[in-house]
Amino acid sequence: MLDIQFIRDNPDFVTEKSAQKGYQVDVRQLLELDGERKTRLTQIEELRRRRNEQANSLKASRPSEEQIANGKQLKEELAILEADVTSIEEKFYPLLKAIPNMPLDNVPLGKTEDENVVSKQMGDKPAFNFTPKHHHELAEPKDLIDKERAAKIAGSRFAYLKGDLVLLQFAIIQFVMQTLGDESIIQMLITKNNLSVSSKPFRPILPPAMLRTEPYIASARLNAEEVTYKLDQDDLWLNASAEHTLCTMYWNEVLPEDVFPIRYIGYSTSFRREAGTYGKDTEGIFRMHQFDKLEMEVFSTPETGHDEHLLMVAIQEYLVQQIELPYQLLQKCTADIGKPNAVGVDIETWFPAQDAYRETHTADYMTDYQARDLKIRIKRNSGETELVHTNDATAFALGRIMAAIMENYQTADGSITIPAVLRPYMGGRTSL
RNA sequence: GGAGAGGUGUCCGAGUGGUCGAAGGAAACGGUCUUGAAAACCGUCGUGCCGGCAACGGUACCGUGGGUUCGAAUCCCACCCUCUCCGCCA
Repeated sequence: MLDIQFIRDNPDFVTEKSAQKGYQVDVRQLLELDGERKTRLTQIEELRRRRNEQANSLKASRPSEEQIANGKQLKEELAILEADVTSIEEKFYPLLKAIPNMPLDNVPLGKTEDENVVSKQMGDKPAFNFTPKHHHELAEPKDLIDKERAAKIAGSRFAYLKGDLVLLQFAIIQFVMQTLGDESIIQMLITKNNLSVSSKPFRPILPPAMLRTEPYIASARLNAEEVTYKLDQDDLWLNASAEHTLCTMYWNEVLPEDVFPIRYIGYSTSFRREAGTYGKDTEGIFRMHQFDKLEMEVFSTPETGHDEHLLMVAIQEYLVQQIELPYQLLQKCTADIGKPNAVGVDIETWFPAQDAYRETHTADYMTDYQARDLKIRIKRNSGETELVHTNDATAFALGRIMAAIMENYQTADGSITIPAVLRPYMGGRTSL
């Protein structure tokens, strides 16, 4: 959530920036409730002071009848005021939490995702002297994907991935772990992009795939039950991305300054109900209820947070370039970046059969918005504590990137060339 | 699933209902000593909120939420979590 003090100091700014993101927030009412709450709390603290004063003066001696009566009186007055505060807070906190993070100044203004700005296009689209097939058409004759049997067992938007496609997935995982674990590559990207951040490599991590309601809400990443799977029996949700169990990892912790930046490359299966997407992307493995994803998560000091974001975008581009897929970089507009985001950047990869760039990557920079509710703080060497900044970014969503590889690397005979960087992880083979 | 133990500050750990924001230790930070470092010694050392330019003052926080009491880390109730043993199972 946003800092209430910041909202008090900049009510118009908060209203305006929220509106830019499509959030109509009632800052006036929030501040009114804030004022009432503060007034009551001041009164409560005064009564408590008097209560404590009497209790401390008594020490081990017996209280007099008068003191007991006085204490009871204070208790009654307190009860009334405390009930007031409770009912105020029932309205206050939902309003506060409804306020999104403020977009940074360089985020393009926009009312819908159509106003996202393409800032860069890279790579040559493959030229085919035949009509390129969709990835599911390529996978079918090779028996790489079986959705019919999966539907029988689990329903629509599930698949059995088979054979070479499985080997390809593991090759990509190996390639990413190798790349992000290589300090010289991180350093090269830092130098190339003129960033002021550590060259510390990313540490591989396998997080839990489920999490409890309380940390999930605190992460500001829990979407409604329509889109996230809930296991009622156990107060657990299935994560919709590894980032959900990674960003919550240091929940309620204070960490020494020296450990930053904390960089993870996580691998997890992700689950999404995909409500409201009926009929969209029904073919192949582009949009599934279950897919595997490699996700970067970084906790940093505030002063390096934005450069960490830029580093992650650079890494994303580097990975896609290494696989040699054409892509474009999208600066997401105010309406399209997530609620906790200060900035959001997407990579859209070229899908020749769809004749379109489609989203394969996202990079999110949350400043301290996520950390405030998660209570993840830095203990500075000077002794001060402050909130960390969080970043997350896709390394590869495996289903989608394999779909992109299949379509871009297809040949006239229906075989699929394996991208050069992945061949060492596939026994040197050159095609599927 | 059955039985038991426990959740206290950055960490470990003590805590008879009143003098407890909380002993003691470690870590960290500052200093003395030293050619330098270590050791030793001295000092500082939780977080949020409210007020204040500040010094500081007030208040809350001992898993969470209720309750008892003039007064709760300490007593009662419910819940959550962790650990150990047994059972089951990768």
